[in-house]
Amino acid sequence: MSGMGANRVTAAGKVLQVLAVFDREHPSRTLSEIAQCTGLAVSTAHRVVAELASWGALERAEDGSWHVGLRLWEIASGCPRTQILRDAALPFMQDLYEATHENIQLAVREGTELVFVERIAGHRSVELLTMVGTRFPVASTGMGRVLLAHAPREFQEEVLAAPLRAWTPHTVTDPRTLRAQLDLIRREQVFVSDRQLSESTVAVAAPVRTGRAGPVGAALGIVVAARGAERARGLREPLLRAVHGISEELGRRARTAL
Amino acid sequence: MSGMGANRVTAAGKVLQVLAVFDREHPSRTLSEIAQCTGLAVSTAHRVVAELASWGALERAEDGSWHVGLRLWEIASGCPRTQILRDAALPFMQDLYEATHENIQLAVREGTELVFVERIAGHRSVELLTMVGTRFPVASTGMGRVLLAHAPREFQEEVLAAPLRAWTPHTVTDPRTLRAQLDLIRREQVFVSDRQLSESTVAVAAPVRTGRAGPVGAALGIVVAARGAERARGLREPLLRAVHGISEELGRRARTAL
DNA sequence: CGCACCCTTTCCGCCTGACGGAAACGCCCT
DNA sequence: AGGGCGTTTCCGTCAGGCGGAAAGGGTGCG
Repeated sequence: MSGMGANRVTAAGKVLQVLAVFDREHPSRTLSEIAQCTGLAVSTAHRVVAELASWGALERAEDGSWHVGLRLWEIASGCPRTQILRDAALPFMQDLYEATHENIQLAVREGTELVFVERIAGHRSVELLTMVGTRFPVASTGMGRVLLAHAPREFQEEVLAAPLRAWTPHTVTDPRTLRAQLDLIRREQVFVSDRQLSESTVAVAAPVRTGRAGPVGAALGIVVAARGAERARGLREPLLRAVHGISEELGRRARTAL
Repeated sequence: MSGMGANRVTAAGKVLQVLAVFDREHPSRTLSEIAQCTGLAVSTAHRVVAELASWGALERAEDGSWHVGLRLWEIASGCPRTQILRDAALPFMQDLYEATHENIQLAVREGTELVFVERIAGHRSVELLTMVGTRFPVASTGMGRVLLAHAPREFQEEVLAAPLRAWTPHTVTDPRTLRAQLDLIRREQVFVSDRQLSESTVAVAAPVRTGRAGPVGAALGIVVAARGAERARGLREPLLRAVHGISEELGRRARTAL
């Protein structure tokens, strides 16, 4: 029986299937887990894993389990989508952090999801469940809604049409309310999102324009403890200055790169 | 003739060959470049690239060239070697940055090379040629020498045996001098490296102990402008406090993870 | 305007090297 | 010792990858 016919998994596909089993919940896996998750035969999984390891794309822990290797991290860390953005944004994020000592987050949109690209946090910042490299539905977070508000219509409709998940009792799940929020975001630029993802946090978010054409390709956000929510108001101005700075910097780089 | 026989490139190998052509000097490549660099036939390269792209591991720019995709970045960003370290170190790096406003760098050793894992830099910090995700010979940088000093003998001998590259007129290339430096590092912990990689920078570096056994698995460094070199002295204490904090944090996490 | 060059994409027949079942190995726990 | 589980090795079969070649597309030059 083997692949059951219509599986359509090519050799390259197998490699990626194997790599894809490593995520934030499972940074480390055993061979049989990998075989199980991918549906590959153990012997096949074994060979693929061994090959990847010989390349440094996977590494083996003392206990025999596997995890993503430094070599793959190196290659992927050059990903322009994140690298260019990070580079331009970091100094501004630093300034913001220094002024606020809160979590400063940078994210991009990928389809109808949000991917966190960079985060600055210090000892005094609140603990967050969002980690760099993780995805969330755009509609679920303040930063995501900012991205959504500036995304092509088609995406907005797609997201508004789908049922929205309620993470907390305060999460906006009504499409009409959300649509109104998107309008508000387009008018005011900065958006304050109150306990949408977690009961204990409030986020302030603003759009970053990437490239000279000026499309909104990223969002910058500050996350504060919900009990200090009044802080959020005062963060609008500095946040706005930061996103302008980043957008300008990105524009300058794009121009000189031509 | 095709692969010339002794090529020994398996399917998984081809995928990695293709991915490996993307580095910091070439974040973006055309199909024919990829074929050229890997030695694959264009048609083969085309198929592999297309498959990778269908998975989101590669993405295509408007001009038709290819680059590493967000999906691959996501997977690789979970790499434990960097992720765990980053997580524990960032708050301390933030504090250091705030106290100094200089470049704060975090690196690990991979064989006889140094890989930069994280960096904090603000508007006021000096420009550096070292980027996150890039490699340097361990002997070339202050952070690298700290890692080398605490590495197994075999690596030290291997590095000392090889000819050392001089990046600036001040770069130490004499094995005897270097050996003396390694001794000094083991005694003093903090090491000041004077214009070894670039004429215009001085670095202060210290070892980070990863895991409970206490092996030195990373190094933390501060890079300042060479003209402000006297600053370096004053940075030893705060740097030392930071690496102690990070080491302790890593130890705590390793313990609770068991 | 058309030709020439280069890069990309598609097609296809040959044959290699990937596939997975099975058996051997090693480890831990009982 | 024995059983159970996860890993590693082996090997015969055959699907799917391979690359040469030709078509397609875009750009710049004569």
